[in-house]
Amino acid sequence: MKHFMGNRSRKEREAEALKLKRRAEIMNAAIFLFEQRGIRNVTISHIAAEAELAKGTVYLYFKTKDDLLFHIMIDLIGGFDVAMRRAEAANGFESLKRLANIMKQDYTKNLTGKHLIMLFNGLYDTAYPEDLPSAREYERMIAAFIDRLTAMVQRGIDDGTLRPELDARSTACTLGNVFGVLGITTAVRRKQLTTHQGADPYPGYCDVLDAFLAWIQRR
Amino acid sequence: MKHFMGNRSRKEREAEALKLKRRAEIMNAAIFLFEQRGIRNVTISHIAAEAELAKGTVYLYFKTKDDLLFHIMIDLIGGFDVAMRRAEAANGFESLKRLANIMKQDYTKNLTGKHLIMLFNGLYDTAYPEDLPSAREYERMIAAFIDRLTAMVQRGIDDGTLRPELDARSTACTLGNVFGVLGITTAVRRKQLTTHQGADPYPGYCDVLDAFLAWIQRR
DNA sequence: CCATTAAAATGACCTATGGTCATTACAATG
DNA sequence: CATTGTAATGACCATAGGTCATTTTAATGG
Repeated sequence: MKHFMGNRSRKEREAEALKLKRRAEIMNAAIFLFEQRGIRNVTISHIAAEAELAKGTVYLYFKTKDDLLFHIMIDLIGGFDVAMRRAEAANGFESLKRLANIMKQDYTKNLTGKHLIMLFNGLYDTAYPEDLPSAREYERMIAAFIDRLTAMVQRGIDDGTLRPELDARSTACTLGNVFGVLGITTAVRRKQLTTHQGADPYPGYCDVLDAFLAWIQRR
Repeated sequence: MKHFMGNRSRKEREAEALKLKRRAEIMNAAIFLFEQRGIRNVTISHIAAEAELAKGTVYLYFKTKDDLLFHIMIDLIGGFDVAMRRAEAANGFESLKRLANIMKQDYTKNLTGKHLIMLFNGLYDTAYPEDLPSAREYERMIAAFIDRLTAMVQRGIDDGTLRPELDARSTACTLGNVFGVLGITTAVRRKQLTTHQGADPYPGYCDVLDAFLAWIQRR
């Protein structure tokens, strides 16, 4: 087995595993509290208490509160990549359609945690903090997501299932916005408002997706 | 003149006018700084200094920093109402189309201040603060905006310019999302990214609007 | 011109929270 | 059992939101 684990000793490996476990515990505590009370109302001390650690310990694993947030976001964005791989189909348009369906399911079922992206986004008005590696990493992942989407759209243009005059990149950006921002806000609103009202006053997310897909499909 | 001003004396009126002027000065100072440095990085002391007042004075005019934010937002949302009145046209679909055009212009030209709505939105994850009248007022205005949009859609359904099977309210909500959230994020992204890159990597907002309008139009 | 008074403005002060770091607890090893 | 390196701690600091007793200002009346 040893050779699979690189050239580190058992002790080193166990130590590393424990570290990762602590990290995960802190992140889970944070997610739990953020969803329960809202990011603004959760302090590092709360998170530490929830994870049964001292405040200082949290700072051993995350540089700052922002750093913790960004790492949570990075994990969530990772789910987008998985979705894109699952969506690959016979042609460009079909792939996009499948991706849209996966996203829909994600937003309605597995909302837990995902809507944080939106909220989080709002915390950074003009720019993400400089000198924070996790922030750079997050930006890279967003860019990579858009790149993959662009490739998917380009494929559709090339294979004739999407309108030929489309600009692949701008179309992908729009799709990304619809998936990310609009989808999440809709889901959040729905979650908020259906709790203290009978109806579902903020549906409509799916409509936009359908509309946009129909719009870019070759006629 | 006196009878136009209600039954208050000249002194009372002047005092009131001065108060409103101070309020406006504080709000303008805040908007200026928020856009320059981002909401998170601006303190009440900064705002007070910018308005050439002491910190405590700001709190004479606004309960809390949140209160100040909400009042700024209320003013901005007010612009939506004006747009809707200007948009009224021969039929439902044409009204929506005109509204869309007005919004587009607003976002590209008069972006200053407007993109704060989005950022602001993100600050409040689960719910707006309780016991803050301006927060309630803001919610009311959002609801009123959606109501007006709903009426506009309903009109289109009734006069046969929109698809009859549409649900007026959910369609209006979607439009509201596209106008508000998606439009602003797109504009912000564009503003951010075009500064340090040649191209416009985040266009596409107009596409979504066009797509959705085409989608709901009666064929 | 000064005394009075009501309102506006002030900034020292309080509290809470993000973040630091010297110290302690712990677990493995020889 | 002593040593040692690492994880964990919580007292401590700096800063920002928010309060309030005090001061400043300006209008009024004698």
